[in-house]
Amino acid sequence: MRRRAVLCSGCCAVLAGCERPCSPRNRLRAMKGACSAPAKLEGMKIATWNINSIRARENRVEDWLDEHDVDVLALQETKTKDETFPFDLFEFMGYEVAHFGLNQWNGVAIASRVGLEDVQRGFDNQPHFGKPGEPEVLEARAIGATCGGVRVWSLYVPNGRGLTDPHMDYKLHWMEALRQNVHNELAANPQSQLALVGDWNVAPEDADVWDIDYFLRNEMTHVSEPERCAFAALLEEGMVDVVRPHTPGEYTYWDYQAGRFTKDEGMRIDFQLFSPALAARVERAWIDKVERAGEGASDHTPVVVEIAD
DNA sequence: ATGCCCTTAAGATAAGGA
Repeated sequence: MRRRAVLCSGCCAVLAGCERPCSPRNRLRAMKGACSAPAKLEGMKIATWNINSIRARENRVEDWLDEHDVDVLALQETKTKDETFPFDLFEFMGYEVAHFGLNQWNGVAIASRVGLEDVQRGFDNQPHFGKPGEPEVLEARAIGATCGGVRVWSLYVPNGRGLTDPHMDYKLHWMEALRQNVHNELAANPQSQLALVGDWNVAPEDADVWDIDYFLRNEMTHVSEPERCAFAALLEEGMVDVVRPHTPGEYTYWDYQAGRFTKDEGMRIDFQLFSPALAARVERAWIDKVERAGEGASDHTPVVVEIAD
């Protein structure tokens, strides 16, 4: 893969030959002479973030992109239709962006400054869902695009709602259909550069929730055997959780209620699953707990992976 | 006792989240 010059925040306006656009805030920093770091060479940085409404958090997204300089950002729960998605925010910051949103529920997006090709809304044979008596629809829970040679999917796995709720059947079928896609892809192309990232709504291990007894006692979702089996089936196909080894014991979500964040009573439910060939390129991964502490934060926090060329 | 919070559409409450 070609190597790409990556400049630190603020360089773009003052260094000749920089092809990377950057935000007005960075230009201001550069004008003030705040930036003196030299250009360097790196690979690619992929982030996933359940934003819990993009319109309510446009400023947080802008600040976060400004600070963390990711190449690809997958968003879930944008909670808006395409007509009201803030495309200009991303384009202003130098990202191409594709969004799939139908209404105030769900909604997924991929922003990229390393190319955004072959956008697909929904995966092949993605199960539909509808309330009883209403037609079933393809919900806005998956969008795929090829970014810098990586096939990225931003995924928002159905919640399940309750262990015996029809939504749980939907969740399990949804994950099984996804697994079938992975199976087909890896069988056809073992060297596939595939990244399935997003909010999986499953806590695969007991340690991925603050109190497993609390979850079991209250017959809560996310920790049940069927959900864990559906998640494990992705790993059995060869997909690799590339974040866990770098962030043992960390959470990605804290409920707004009951002071969960203050007490660090969270859950690990946001994951980046990479195909074997892509997983081999991972150099670093981290969970940005600082973002969750900010005023007006999403209840989920960004999960970032850095890969080598 | 997930009652406790947050976002949406709508224009008061209800749905959804996990």
